[in-house]
Order: sequence, then structure tokens, then C-alpha cells
Amino acid sequence: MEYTISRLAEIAGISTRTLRYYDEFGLLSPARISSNGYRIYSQKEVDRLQQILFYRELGVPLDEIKKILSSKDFDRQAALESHLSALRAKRKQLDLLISNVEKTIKASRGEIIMSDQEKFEGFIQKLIDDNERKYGEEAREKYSNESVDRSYAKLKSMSKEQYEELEKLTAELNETLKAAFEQGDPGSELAQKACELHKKWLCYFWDDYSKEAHIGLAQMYVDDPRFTAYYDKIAAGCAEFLRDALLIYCK
Amino acid sequence: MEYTISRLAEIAGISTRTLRYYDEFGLLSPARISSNGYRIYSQKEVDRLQQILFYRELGVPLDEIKKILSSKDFDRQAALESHLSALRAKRKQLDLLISNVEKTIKASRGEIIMSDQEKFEGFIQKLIDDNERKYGEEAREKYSNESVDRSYAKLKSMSKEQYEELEKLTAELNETLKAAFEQGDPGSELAQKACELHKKWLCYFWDDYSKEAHIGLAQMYVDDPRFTAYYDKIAAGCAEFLRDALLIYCK
DNA sequence: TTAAACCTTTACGTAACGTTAATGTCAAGC
DNA sequence: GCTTGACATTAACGTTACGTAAAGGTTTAA
Repeated sequence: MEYTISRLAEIAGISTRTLRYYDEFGLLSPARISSNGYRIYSQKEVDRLQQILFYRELGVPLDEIKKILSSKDFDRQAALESHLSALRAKRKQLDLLISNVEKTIKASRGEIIMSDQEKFEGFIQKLIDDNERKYGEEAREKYSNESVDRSYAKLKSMSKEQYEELEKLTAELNETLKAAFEQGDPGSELAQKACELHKKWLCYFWDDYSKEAHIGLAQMYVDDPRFTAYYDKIAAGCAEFLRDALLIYCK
Repeated sequence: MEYTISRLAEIAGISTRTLRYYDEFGLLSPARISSNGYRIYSQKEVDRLQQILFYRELGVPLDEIKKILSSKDFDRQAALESHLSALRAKRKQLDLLISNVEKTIKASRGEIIMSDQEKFEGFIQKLIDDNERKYGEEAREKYSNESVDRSYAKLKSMSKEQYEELEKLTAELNETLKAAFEQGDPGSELAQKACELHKKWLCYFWDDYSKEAHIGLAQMYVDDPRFTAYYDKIAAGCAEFLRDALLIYCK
């Protein structure tokens, strides 16, 4: 079955402008261009557009969607499973919001007391997104999309409390790393503790921890200036120190 | 309790940039500016920000949020009730999406057959938004925000099938109106049928129909060039004809 | 005193389209 | 064949809601 641009736009519930933009962007090309210059879409494009819209619904930026779908490792089945997981997480967040409104209604009637923090329960999307973008994006580029999509779903389902725990863990990791760095020995007890904390930190993002992935990431910290910059904010040379410590830890 | 900008941003899960933007935009001003020039927010601002974030979560553009919250008719309790209603509607849409993924997974395994239309079930947000914007926005300006917010929630909860029914009804209304207009008599049976259809059409948007609201809207069709343009696409003079017919219908 | 964290304003840039204009193509009706 | 409306194209400007960076002032703790 073939579609012109408006037919496809109509069934998908989007504008023709969007489809043209996606073509221009290289995200979704038509199957062919007919003799009159019109875009013609087929079954394959329908399925690809569906995937795009799922990712879009989950807030994934278009350039990332493009990367994911273009990867030779892309697995449709796995992607669908991860959409399911992410959508369920999103529903949980929505339930938090619904619960928040219900509580706010009660508070406004004087039936309960609500803290200012509670009033924003469920509105942590941006913080989560930002955090994922800071840490997850780089990982996504290095590892299979399937794994990263599952990680994304996992992060999305974090409660605010878990998120705060992650923040604490991050702070503790950075402190420990700094102290170990000042000692100067990647094999020291303190350095190995930092590595343990780093592993724990990673398990907030990764479903399946593996030593080789950990080492690979550590090497990336040194190779990629953005990561180097992040750790070298703690102290200059800290990214390399962490890599050296992790080489020992993961042996 | 008072907050500096970063404290408020933190508990709300948004950026300080967002708060500054909202200040500049006139959406959320601080309670006061301290002697050192810093923005200081209080309880009232906390509650207002919560409202803003609920509307934002529901996809309401900032300028509309501003209008709603600035209206002297704004009723916090009613707004919270409408957020609840809208969030529940949004949850329903999310359920549709989840169901869609589940079905797509089965289809990809060859367990079921799925039409191309079904593959986009739940992705009708944009169409609904556009439709609401086209028809609902004008009504919002004229009638109480409470009523419109409920209408918004009602439209949001429409299934795709209901939406298609609405499209059919719109087409039928336009045809009938055209035929009646060609007859030239606002009191004719056909013209009164068009009015009946128009009422039916409105009840997709309005919880509470009233004759005076209907007449008011009809007058607006003539007064506002955007509405006049819409109906005069059917035939020049059609907006006035519809008003005249409705004046008779609503008597 | 110093440094880090926090605050301000200003200003440029961005993502993902929406809207408009100009023009070509197709199909149905006269 | 002609006309008209629907559908298609490309190009280009505009929009919304911030993100990011720069420059500089204020507060706090060591």
C-alpha cells in the first residue's frame, strides 16, 4: 500500500510540513519520488514513522531518533519492548501528577497539609531529562541502543526519592574520587572505593553491568573532552586517574 | 516561607532561566525584589507556579496560561478540578499508546494483523490540539475559563472514533448550511436543521449548552473576521445567514 | 582576604516545526 | 478544451520556550 504525503500525514495525525521536515532532515525519506515529483511512502515508511512517533512521544530529540534508527544494530522488536517499558514509566509519572492534583485539591479545602515540595511531585521531568542527557547521551553513542533504551526507561521510572539518592551518591563519588586523587595511588583502598561507588552510580543507568563496559566507559572519559572536562572539574587529571583506578578495579 | 530563585527552581524541578523567563513574560513575578536586587518568591508564587506547571504539562501555551491565571474570574479550585479531569484524559490517551505498542509487538510476531491506521492509535494529540485551537480558543476568550477548561478536558478525552464522528458532523453541517443559504430563508426547515446540527456540533465542546451562549457565539461569527472568514468560505454572507438562522432557532 | 556559590542582565542560538508565498499537477465538471 | 479546487512542490521567514554564555555584583564560609 502506498501513500501520498497528505494521506500518510492524516493517518499518523501529523502535518505534511512535519513529513517534509523529516525528509529534509534525513529522518524519514519517502519510498520513491513519482514522475510528477510527489513523495510516495510505503509500508516500510509507515512502520518507521510509527517508531519515530513513539520516540517523539517519549521526548527523544529528533537527531537522536535519527541516530538510533540508522544504527545497523537497530532491532525493531527490542525497540518496541523499550517503548512499552518507557510508556509504562511515563504513566507512572502521570499517576504521580494525578495524585498530586488530588492532594492539592484536598489541601486547598484544608483537609490535609501539603509541603511546597509535595506540590511539585511528578514535575521532575526536566530534571530527569537533563540528567539523562548529560550522562546517558554519551553512553548511548557507545553502546547498543537496546541497552540504552532500557536504561532510559529505568531512569524515567525513578521516583523523586531515588533521584535524590542518586544525587547523594554522585556527591559522595566525587568527594571520594577527589580524596583518592589527592593520595595519588589508583590502587589505594580509597580509589577502589571510588570505583565501587562509580559502579553503583552506573547501575542507576545500566540494567546489565559488565566489567568490559565499565572499562570502555572509563576510557571514554579520557578520550572524550566533554567527559574529561566533567571529571577534571574535580581536579585536573582526575579523569585519567579514574580510568587507571578502574583498570585495576575491573581486573 | 520565602525562596530565592534557585531554591524555588530546585523544588519545582525547573531551571532558573525558566523562572526569569516567566518573570520577564509577566507570567510569574517574584513577591518582591530584595535590597541586593534578588528575586524573592513566597507562598502565593509557589501555588501559582504549581498551576503554571499543571497547565504546561497539559500542553497549554504560556500566553494562554497567562490569560487564564490573570483573569479576574480565575478560580483555583475549579482549575484544580479541571487539571484532574485533563490529566485523567491524558492518561487515557497514554493507555491507548501502551495498547498500541502491545498490539504492534504482537503484530511483529505475526500473532495479529494490524492496519496502518491502528499503528497510529493514540498519536492524535496534534490533531486534537489543532482542532481545539481553531475552535476552542475563540470560545475561551468569550466564556469563563472554568467552562472552557472543562471543554478542553472533554475534547482531550475523545477517542479517534468520536473525532471522526465530529469530522462527519462538521461536513454535514457545512453542506446543510450551504444548501439552506442557497434557499435564502433563515427560517426555513433546512436552515433550522443546520442550527440543530450546529448545536450538536457545539456540544462536542460545551458541557453546558445554553441558548444565550449560542446566540452570543453566532454574533461573534459575524463580529470576528476570523470566524466570518471560516463560514464565508462556504459562501459569502454565510456567517450572517447562520447568525440570522440561530436568532430564530434560539427564540 | 579569597574563592566559591549565588544573583543579576543581556544577548545570541536552538529545536521543531507553523505559516505564507509562488508555482506545478491532477481530476472532475461544464 | 477550459476552469476550478484539491493536492503537490520548494523556499523562506517566524514562533515558542527556553539553553547557553558572558560580564559583573553579592553573599558566605574558610
